[in-house]
Amino acid sequence: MSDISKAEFEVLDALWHQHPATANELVEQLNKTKPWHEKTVKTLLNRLVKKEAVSFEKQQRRYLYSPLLEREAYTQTESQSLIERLFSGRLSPLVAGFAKNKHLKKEDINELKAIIARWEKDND
Amino acid sequence: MSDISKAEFEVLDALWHQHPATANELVEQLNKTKPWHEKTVKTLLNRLVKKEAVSFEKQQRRYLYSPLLEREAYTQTESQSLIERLFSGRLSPLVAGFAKNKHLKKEDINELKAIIARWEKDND
DNA sequence: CTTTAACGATTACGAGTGTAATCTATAGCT
DNA sequence: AGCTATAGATTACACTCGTAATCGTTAAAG
Repeated sequence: MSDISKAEFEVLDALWHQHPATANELVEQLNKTKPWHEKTVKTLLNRLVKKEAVSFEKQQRRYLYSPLLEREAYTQTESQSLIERLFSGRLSPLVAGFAKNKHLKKEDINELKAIIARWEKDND
Repeated sequence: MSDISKAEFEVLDALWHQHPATANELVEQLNKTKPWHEKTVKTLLNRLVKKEAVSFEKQQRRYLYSPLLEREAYTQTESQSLIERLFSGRLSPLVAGFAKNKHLKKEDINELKAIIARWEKDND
């Protein structure tokens, strides 16, 4: 259950890209795109630890942080719950919305076809 | 910009299903699935009005509420922003996640095929 | 060894949220 | 006309979140 806030997610995302990592490495990484104060990032890390989404290991005085929650598990639950709330659990209305608003490119279509092909090979 | 909270969304959703509606009609509707106190629903309605997601019209002493925000616009922005955050804006990883976790049924596949077919007729 | 700089821990604080209770005005009953 | 039930408005209150500043401790520097 994702009680991971938006800001916390960004930190977690940085960790998914690079781990284990020290707080400062993460700050540096995050500061490439977000103007977050070091203290802010550390607060978020702490909250993630309390929420058991991140673990740490003492390295002398520094901590080395690692994600406990897997990215794929997280994205899966999040997408699932959005689709549940907005489309009663059906995937196609979401895709249809994208198609309608011109957010689908040929590349996306090809990828969807590939997913379908694979699904048909595996199942059925 | 969806500063519509989760609870507020439920009320809005009830309004999308039935509008215009009085507060009490909405309470009754919502109470079929959620144990929300009348006062709670009214608070949420008020907040939605302040956020300009819902309008109302005085009918003697009662108000008749209506959605200002369209469901499709809302779902579109929400899905878009989730896909932005989680998958850098690409749709297919989300679909792939569903396929992987067995959340895709033959029906979904057929609907996706239909969407693709339509897209190909329209574009390209 | 003592001072300092840099960790993580603790505390801060206003805005938003979930969940209502109380206040105020009035439509309707008597 | 006066009282009461009820609608919306206002207020409440604890918790989360974004965004840090301060505190206490210890490794490093002098």
